[in-house]
Formats: sequence, structure tokens, C-alpha cells
Amino acid sequence: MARKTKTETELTRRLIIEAARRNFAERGVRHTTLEQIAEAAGVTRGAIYWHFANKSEILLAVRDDVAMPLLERLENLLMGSDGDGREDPLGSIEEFLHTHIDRVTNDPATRQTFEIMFFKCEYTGEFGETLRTMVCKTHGMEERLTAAYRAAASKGQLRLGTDPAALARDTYAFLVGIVRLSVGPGNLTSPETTIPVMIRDHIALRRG
Amino acid sequence: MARKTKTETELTRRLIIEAARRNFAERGVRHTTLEQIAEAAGVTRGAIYWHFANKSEILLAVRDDVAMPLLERLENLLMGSDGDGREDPLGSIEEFLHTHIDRVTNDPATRQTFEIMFFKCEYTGEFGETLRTMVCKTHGMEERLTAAYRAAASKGQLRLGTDPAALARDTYAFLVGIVRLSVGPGNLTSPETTIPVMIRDHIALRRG
DNA sequence: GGGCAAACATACACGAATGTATGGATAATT
DNA sequence: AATTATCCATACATTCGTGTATGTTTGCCC
Repeated sequence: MARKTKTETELTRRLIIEAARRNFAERGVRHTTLEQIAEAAGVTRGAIYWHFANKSEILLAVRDDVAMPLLERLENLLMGSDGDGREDPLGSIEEFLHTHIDRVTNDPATRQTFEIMFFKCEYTGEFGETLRTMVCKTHGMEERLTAAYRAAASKGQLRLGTDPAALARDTYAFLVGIVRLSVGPGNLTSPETTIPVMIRDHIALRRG
Repeated sequence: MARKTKTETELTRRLIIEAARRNFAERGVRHTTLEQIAEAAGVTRGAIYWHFANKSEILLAVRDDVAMPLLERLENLLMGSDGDGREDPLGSIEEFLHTHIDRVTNDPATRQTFEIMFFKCEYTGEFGETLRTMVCKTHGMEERLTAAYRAAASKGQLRLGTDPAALARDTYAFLVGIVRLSVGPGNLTSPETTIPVMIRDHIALRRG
């Protein structure tokens, strides 16, 4: 095959990643062969083996393609886009939860990626490190939540007798739960409508 | 090989299940071969293929061996072991959460099984049905929580302006989150001590 | 503009795991 | 006590996917 332009090269790389994401989400990582990814991307296994060492690295690329920019955007949404402290910290926490779930449910790439990470892959061996790093990332998010709740407490938005750190841990566990719920098979009555209600109720429980 | 006694037969079946559980939790379902399970169980692949059709059925057996009796025990713990309504519904909810994660963290078989279900298997194809049935099961648990919170409301244990159904959904998402946290790689500061604290705070948030 | 390596397609070799077929010894059944 | 089906070990066939080796063309750099 002939050599491609740099932009063409990057395009086939992206085609491979997106084809892999769709196939991973449908059949699971285990049951998708590189041949299927290649066919879905309109290339051959030769192209895949030139861009990636093996299937695990494709999975890492799929994850980094969505999870990383998403977490960054969410982080500075929590920090407050203007400077550091907002005038409505509790509201920005709720907004943070809403936009996160909105991304997960409505953006196909994000949804498929989270679907893969939650249900369609095994965290084993070399890929088990991924879990550890994810936990670290989200642990940082918990700290952001703590800071936000502390700011909310100083503004008098929280009910009395509540500990910001405890609220943050509770919200974090809550977030993990609703993400798993919204990504999983939708057997709860109406997934797109109940989750926002749950978020509102979750925040309302803290409001003083 | 010679024919075994019925009790011996059931014993080898249990040996296979337990060997499979350990291997699944360690290397993941994908990377464990039937040969490894057989070796860990002290038998050959012939025994496995006599008891189970394939690896998926072993996984189902591993799941049913722990998840089913656990959920049953938890259910009648929520219902109240004596009749239906307890004198302290909110306390029994908290106790329910405590015993659940106590099982998950301290009982090796339960912990390994949940570890497999959360991180070491892919819900794909025929096994994807398992997820759906699990969701249905836990949806029933959410209804039990709603009833318990309603009982707590009628006893005046809850703070004013709270909706039992909303509290139940929140607690359910919280439960999923902390189970995932306690089963996953322990990067949160101290897993065995923080989780009970989180549960206490979670319940304290509802108390009126 | 000439050399060189990029960017793949094609073809092949290989192992590894699965499923099955067979055999044999004995517990259960009558 | 004879028979049968159970319970499992052993051995074999087979497929499937991976990894690699090779070839070919052309964009890029000096």
C-alpha cells in the first residue's frame, strides 16, 4: 500500500478507534476480533498493527479518546469557570452532575465508552492498572466535591450539622451509582427522566 | 475413571465452582482457561465438561452460588425478621447496608464473586441477560427500600419534606457506588473504615 | 528530485484453547 | 448379581485469532 498524508494517517487512526469503540460496545472487547474492527474501519489488520501494538492498546486509546477530555471539562466546571469560587456552589455541583449524566446518556461516543468500561471489558493483568488510575482520577474529583461543598457551607447553603467531606463522599458514590444505572440495560422505569429527578432530590437533601 | 458416589460427585462440582471463582477473580474470566480451573480443582477438563457445557455456565454457577442466597438474606433483613414492620425502620435500613458491605468485604467467596461481576467479566451476548436479571432483582430491592422508608416516615424518623421513593432511589445508587468502591482496587484512604462511616453519614442525612 | 522511511495490504506461520470422541471403572438399580 | 448408566480421564481433531514477515507504493525531507 502507498504511503498516506499525515492528515490521512491520523484519520485512519481515528477511524480505527471509532470502529473499535462501536464494536467493543456491541460485542464486548473479548468477542471483537481485530478483523471486525478493520472491516468496520474500512482497512485491514495491517493498518491496525501499524497504529497499535495489540487490542489492549486500542482499548486504552478508546478510553483516552473520551474519558480524559470529559474529566477535564467536568473538573473546571466544578472549580467554577470564572476564577475559583462561584456564588452558587451547590448549584454548580448539581449542574456538574447533570452535565455529566447528560454527556453519558446523550453523546453516543461517551455513552459507548462508559458502557465498555463498566460492562464490556475485564480489568485484568496489564489493563488492571487502568482501574487504579481511574480510581486516582476520580479520587481527585472527590476532593473537588469536598471543596465545593465547603464553599457551599460558607455561603450558608447547606443544612446544619452536615460535614462537607461526608457529603462529597456520598455524592461521589451516588454519581458512580447513577452512571452505572444510566449506562446499563434500561430496566428502570424511564432512564432519561428519573436520573435528573434523582439528582435534584440528591441535592435537595443537602439544602438547608 | 471410576464412577463416584453422589456426594463425591457434588463435591467435585463444588470444587470446580470454587476453583473457577478464585481463578476468575485473579486473572479474569477471559484469561482463565478450563485447564487452569481443572488443575486448581484437582480434576481434568473431562470432569468440567461433564458438569458444565462451557465456561459461561461455570460463570453462571459461580454467580448463583453466592448472589442468590445473599440477596434473599438481605431481603428479609429489610422486611424485618419478625413479621413485616419493625419499630426502627431507618435503623434496619442502615443495618441492611452495613451487613451487605460486610459480606462483600469480609467473606472471601462473596468478595471474589462481586469482584468478578464488577470488573472481571464482560456482559456480552448470552451473558448479557444476566445483567438484565440482576437489574430486575435489584429493582425489587429498591421497592423494599421504598417501603422501609415509608415505614420510617410514618414513625416520624425522617426529616420533613422528604419523599420515601426518592430516598430509596438515592440509597440504591449509593449502595451500588459503595459496593463498587469496596470491591475495586483500594485506593481510597482506608476502605474498611471509611465505608461504614459513609453509611452512617448517609443515614444521618435523612434523620429528622 | 532522489533517497528513505512511512503507511499500509497481503500472506503465512503458529499456538492455544475449545469441543468431542472414546474408554474404563464402579455406584446404583432391579 | 447382573446390568446399566454414571462419572471422569485421556486423547484427538479443529478452528480461530493473533503476531509477524514481506512487499509495494508514495509522501516527506534535504
